[in-house]
Amino acid sequence: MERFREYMRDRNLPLTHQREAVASAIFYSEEHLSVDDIEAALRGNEVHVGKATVYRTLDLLVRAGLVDEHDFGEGFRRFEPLSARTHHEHLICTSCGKVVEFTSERIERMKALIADEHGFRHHHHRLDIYGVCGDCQEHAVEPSETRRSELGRGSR
Amino acid sequence: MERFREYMRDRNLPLTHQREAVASAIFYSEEHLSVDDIEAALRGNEVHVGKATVYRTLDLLVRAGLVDEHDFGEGFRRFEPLSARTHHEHLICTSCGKVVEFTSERIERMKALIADEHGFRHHHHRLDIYGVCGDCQEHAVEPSETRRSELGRGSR
DNA sequence: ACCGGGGTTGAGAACCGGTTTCAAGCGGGA
DNA sequence: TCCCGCTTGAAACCGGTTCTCAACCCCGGT
Repeated sequence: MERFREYMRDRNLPLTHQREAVASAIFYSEEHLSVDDIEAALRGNEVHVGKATVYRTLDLLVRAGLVDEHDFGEGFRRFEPLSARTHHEHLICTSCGKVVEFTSERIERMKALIADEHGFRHHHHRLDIYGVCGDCQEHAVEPSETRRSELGRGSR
Repeated sequence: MERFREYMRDRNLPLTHQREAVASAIFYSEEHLSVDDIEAALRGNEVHVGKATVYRTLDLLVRAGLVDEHDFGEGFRRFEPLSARTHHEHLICTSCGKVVEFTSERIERMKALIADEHGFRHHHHRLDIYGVCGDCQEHAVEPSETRRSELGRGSR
């Protein structure tokens, strides 16, 4: 949050109430928030924030490198604070939608190596593993196909 | 292509001209095609194929396991034939959009291991590495920022 | 404090992949 | 060849995201 204020100050960008509201909504959450989630969290707040501004501020935060943007194939994006935490990957349950985060030093090293091999200057990457979590494997009736059409298609 | 006919025959699904046209457009391409690309490739063909049918046939092909679906964050999907080729990962140039494919046995093993560790029954995964390719690093004027907004946004 | 102007905001409209609808048209077994 | 059920196409629809533009606010200069 302080890093956000600093970023804005550095480039002489106005620090409006709306921007602070959106930024704090994200920074004080550990979840992967959708735009709907953010709007809901802001509702009832004394500062009203329009949808357009939420999107614009998210853009700003992503460009600032303070927020990370994800697409879990639900048809809309999710955002999470990048704070001081290191980069991590996602394990997504195709049955219940649960998202588990993990990190792997070996993967970090490997992706750098691979980028190098192909002459790429590495920038960022995304590794998402889809499967069925332990809970769903128990009380499940072969959900993989069913859920796939909900997740994959669905779209806009 | 023959695998497609076989698949349709096996489950008594009508093999229409439209379906053959869409399938061959994909199977005879080495690219990652967007729906626009496919429609363009089909234009001028004697068999006219509507947009809805292109989507429906793609769905069919994906479910059949003959075509793979990708989202490179451009705001729309791309498709590629899965033929007999093994699963592979993507290296995407954020400057010119070029996509390089690669495979890594180590990554395959690692993702299975990681899914196991978290009690997930592994299904599929996606690893995309974003960076700047060799060509773009030469005649480049720090394109990362510019291109990001072109690639990343677009969406819906 | 006050001013002024350039960046920001909000409501709604526009946009755009993608999906659904439904009447008309085919495929292919009998 | 007949017929039924699945498929097709055009257009309407959907929902997330972006654009528009007049009103508004942040903030440096005074």
